[in-house]
Amino acid sequence: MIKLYNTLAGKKEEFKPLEEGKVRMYVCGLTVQDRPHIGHIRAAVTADILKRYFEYSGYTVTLVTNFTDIDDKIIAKSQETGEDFRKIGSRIIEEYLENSDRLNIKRADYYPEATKHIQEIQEFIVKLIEKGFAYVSEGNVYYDVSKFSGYGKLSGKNLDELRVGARVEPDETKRNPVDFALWKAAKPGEPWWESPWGRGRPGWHIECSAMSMHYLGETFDIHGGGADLIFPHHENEIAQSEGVTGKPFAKYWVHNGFLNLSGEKMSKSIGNVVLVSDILKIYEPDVVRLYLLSTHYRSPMDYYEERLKEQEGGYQRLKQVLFLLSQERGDGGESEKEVIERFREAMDDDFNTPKALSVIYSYTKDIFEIMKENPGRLWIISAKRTLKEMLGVLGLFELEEAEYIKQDEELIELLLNLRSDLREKNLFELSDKIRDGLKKLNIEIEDTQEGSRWKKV
RNA sequence: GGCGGUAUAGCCAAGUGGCUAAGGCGACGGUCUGCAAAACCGUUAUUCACCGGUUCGAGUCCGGUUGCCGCCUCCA
Repeated sequence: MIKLYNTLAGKKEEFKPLEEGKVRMYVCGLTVQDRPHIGHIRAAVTADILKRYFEYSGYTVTLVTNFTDIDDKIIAKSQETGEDFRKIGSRIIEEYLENSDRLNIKRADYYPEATKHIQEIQEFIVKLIEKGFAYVSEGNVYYDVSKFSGYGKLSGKNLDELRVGARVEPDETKRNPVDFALWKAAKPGEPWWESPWGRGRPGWHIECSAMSMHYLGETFDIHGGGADLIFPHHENEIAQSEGVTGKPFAKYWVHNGFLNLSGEKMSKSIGNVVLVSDILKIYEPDVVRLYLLSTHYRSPMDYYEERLKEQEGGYQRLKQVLFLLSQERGDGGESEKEVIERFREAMDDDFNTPKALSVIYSYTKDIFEIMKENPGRLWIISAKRTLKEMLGVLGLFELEEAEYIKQDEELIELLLNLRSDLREKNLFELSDKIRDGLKKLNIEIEDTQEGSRWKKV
């Protein structure tokens, strides 16, 4: 039984899918105005862990992660640099997906972009106007927040307080300062699309409502994203979607905590960002994953490079134990139920990855100990399977087996070179020892005029 | 000001009322070793921000205080 914290309920709840055996989830990706930083990837890894663990638990998961590729900031950036706004978007999307692949984040099933769903967005707005939730004002369309009685239920805010909040930008064309734009009229020089209300572009929140409904239906299981999206973004999405359908939008709302830098939220506007691309130049992807998973996804995290570096110790340890176990080739066997059980308990409890990692680490300790006593082949294969099963759910060390094979090959080359040197010095007793030793490992050496070759037999 | 979160060892971090407070990193001591690395063993929180309360029993529940963070404006 998986429990997850639902922001809407303010507590952990048992996960019950809307449709047996299936999980439909939508996670807000990024607004593609700037290169992805480590905070963005924390959200992506969080979504990835949910997807992987649900799949491991037998669910079929449909994951949608959007890219908002048109908004004020992107336009501003485009006007500033002269680069076409579409180009900015596609460049950043490319970098994001490349980072994401390197970190072994499973691809979402869909990565919809706002500008490719203008049709759906407009249809959505039309419905909101028809139902009286939205009004047109000088080429803009606004959502009339006062018409939606549930407004504030996600973020725990109430309208009166929001109205008092002076920080909401007053706009003469709005009826009420808290109303938000569904469609924005284009100013001269801005990108636009034709619409029933004149040339313009979608507002910020509408694309997520339109696209999530398009790909996942009117009601789906999980909606997620960073904690800063709770208000106003997700609150507004609820108002839009439930306004149109009259049905609950998402059943569970999952928000990941922030990654702060020097005690402050990592943010483009403050300028204190650490790019994923820069981190990956220095650290192994698995080290970065271990780092992100070492804190529960809802807890805030402070970024310090030393803490990332710290993870290298654990990384080496895990690598070492896998290497030790890889002496027995082959997979299969049974995994150790009791260990897996503890792992699942941790993950069932709102995806508690730090706890899950502690199960892995203490199991690693057991393996080292038992390996000293020459356990049988079956035990080793079972241990390997158990360990890889758990690591796989966390998306760790999935590429290692192939690497070890490569490492073995390099090792054999090293021995052959050593043997050649010995033969040149006529130290045949030692060189034969190498040949006999390798033969026992089913590796045969053939000496040819061009040098030594080897093959597995 | 309102809302939400958080406070556990040198650092990171579990702990969702009950045996001696997980796990990792680091540090120190030891075993092993030609040297080194790895591995292994041991040590490293009488105490969980503070003050009260509930309870046979609280890090865990309740009330209060303080610190830190986030949201309330674009933001993963």
